[in-house]
Parts: sequence; C-alpha cells; structure tokens
Amino acid sequence: MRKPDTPAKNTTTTNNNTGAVNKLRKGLWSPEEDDKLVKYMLSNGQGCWSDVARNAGLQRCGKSCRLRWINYLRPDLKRGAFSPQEEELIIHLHSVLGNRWSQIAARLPGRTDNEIKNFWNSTIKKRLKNASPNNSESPETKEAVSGLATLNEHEIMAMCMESSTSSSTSSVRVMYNNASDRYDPLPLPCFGYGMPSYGPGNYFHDSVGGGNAGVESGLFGSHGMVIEGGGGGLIGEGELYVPPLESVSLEDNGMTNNNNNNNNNNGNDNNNDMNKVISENSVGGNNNGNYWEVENMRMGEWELDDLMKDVPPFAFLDFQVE
DNA sequence: AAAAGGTACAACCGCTGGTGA
DNA sequence: ATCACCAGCGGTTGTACCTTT
Repeated sequence: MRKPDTPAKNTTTTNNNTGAVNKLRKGLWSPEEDDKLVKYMLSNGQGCWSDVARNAGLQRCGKSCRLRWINYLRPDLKRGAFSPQEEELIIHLHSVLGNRWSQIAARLPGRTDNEIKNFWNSTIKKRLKNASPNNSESPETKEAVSGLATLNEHEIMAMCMESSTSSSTSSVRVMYNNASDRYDPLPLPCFGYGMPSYGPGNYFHDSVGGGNAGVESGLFGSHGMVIEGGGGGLIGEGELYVPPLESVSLEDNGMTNNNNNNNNNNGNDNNNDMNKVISENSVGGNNNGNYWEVENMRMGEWELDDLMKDVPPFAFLDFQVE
C-alpha cells in the first residue's frame, strides 16, 4: 500500500510536539503516528477525536485519527482475507441492506465498513459482473443484482433457504431457540451479552483450536465479539457467532476505560469478561432482560422494525463448512 | 527484464444527523 | 430557532503492489 509520507512532505510544522501546528498532516500514517495513537487510545480511551489528536501529539485532524483507529488500529480487528462464510454473509446482507456498509460491518465482527466496502467494490462486484447471464439465476447474483429490498419477507426467506443449501463449500444457517422461530433475513439480534445460552460458565472456543474464542482477534471486552466454534460445545464447528449491532460500542465494552488490552489470553479471563459484560448489559430490551432493542432504522422503503418484528431474539449464524 | 494494466485498500472528502449552547 | 461542533457514514481517490504481456 501507500508508504507513509515523510514528515517533511506533508507538514509545515516542526516535528517536536511543542512546536506550533501550522498544518495538519495528511496521507499515510507512519508507524510512529500509529504508535502514538494506539498508546493514547489504550491509556486514555476514546474521547473527543479532536482532543485525541491534540493530546496524543499528532498533527492530524480528529477525523483522520478516528478513521485510522477504527479501520486499522483497533485491537479487535480481524485482519486477513474474508472467509467464504463472511463473503456469503456480505452478499446476503448487502442484498438486504444495500450499501449500508456500517450496518453490514456491524454484523461481521472484526471487520470494518471500509474493509467490506472495498471488498465489495473490488471483488464481489466484479465477480458478480463477470458471472455469465446463465448464472444470473443463482441466488447470489439474483440478490446482488436485483436487491432483496423489492422482495417480501417470504421471498427473502426462500432465497436464503436456497442459498443455505446450495453452496458448494459452505452455508449460512440461522439457528433459533424455538422451532417456531422463522428465518431471519437479518441475523441481527443474536446478542451474546445476555444470551441465555451464553451465560456465565459457558465456554467459547476457537475455530482453529489454537486458543480461546475471541482471543485471536482480541474481541472480548472490546468492540464486538466473535465466537467461532471448534467442534463440540454450544457453538458447533465452524459456526460463527455474530454479535449484536448497536448494542456493542466502544464505550459499552470498556474501550474507553482501558479494559481492552488484548490480554484476555485464557478461557477464565474470557469468562470473567463475559460475566462482567453480561452483568453490565443485562438490562436488555424486553421484560425479561434477555432481549435487546433493535434500532429503529429505515431500509429503503420499508421499516426495519417491520422486517424485524417477528425475528427471534437469539438466533446465531451457523457456518457449516462441508 | 521492463512496461502496461489491473487490483487492493488506506485515506480523504463531503454530507448528514445529533447535541448542546 | 439558529448556529457550531462533532461523530459517523458512504463515495471516491490515490497509489503500492501484483499480474500479464
């Protein structure tokens, strides 16, 4: 990617932090700047971004700091290529949500809206475009080309059911607590915090088996939480727990008070964190404390509320790799 | 080996909405 | 009611890297 500009190139300031700042830096971030921002964020938490920029000794605007943190430096980011499961989920979510990248990103733990947007524009879009006309009947193409916003709930359901059974390499399966629960076109309200199935003492384990769930991406106690199953336990092998949407915030999860240190390297710590988070967030959105409120947002011509009104509260995605 | 074209993605820009004075 | 400030979002751009010719 771009290499960081040399300090002399993009700034008219002196390089010491006490000098008067005449012009804000632009362009790529240097490792030194990254270091400053990370250290500041981990020790002070997120405040007003313009204050962050100033107090961290960065000749950057707050906006730039925010973007850098959110899209690149945040400890809970999952780096690397998108998995087929994530790809499938993105295609599906895009068909439902359109270009609402932040909403899509909220359902893909560890991924940023920018990352998903880039991935969509560079990879998926191209792939769909290159799909032959004969393939246009495939669920993915159909979803992406026509968009599901024009379909009713049953059509969406049928399409997604088809998608979940037709994939050659993987599938997205939505699981519910109750057999009567219907398909959720938006696998949103599968909130780990307060989810009965994931209460204190439950163990979350890593999909690869090389650690504890959440540790790999530093997710516990930070922005979002991914729990990938490694076989056995509550989450099956290859299953991916998708965290809640707006219920997860930096503030809610201690990002602002230094609790996000990526140091939860064992299951006990994770569980302790979970207990803490659950207890702090167990106010929930309904009368028994297990549900979470879903934001009242519009999606095109229809209200998300309408779409979500029958959505069961405890669904989680189950990626089955065949 | 070098040039050209393509790709991926970090970062910027402009806009919108929320909030407080 | 208005204004200013800020956070957040989506679109777009710029460029390092990769692939092809």
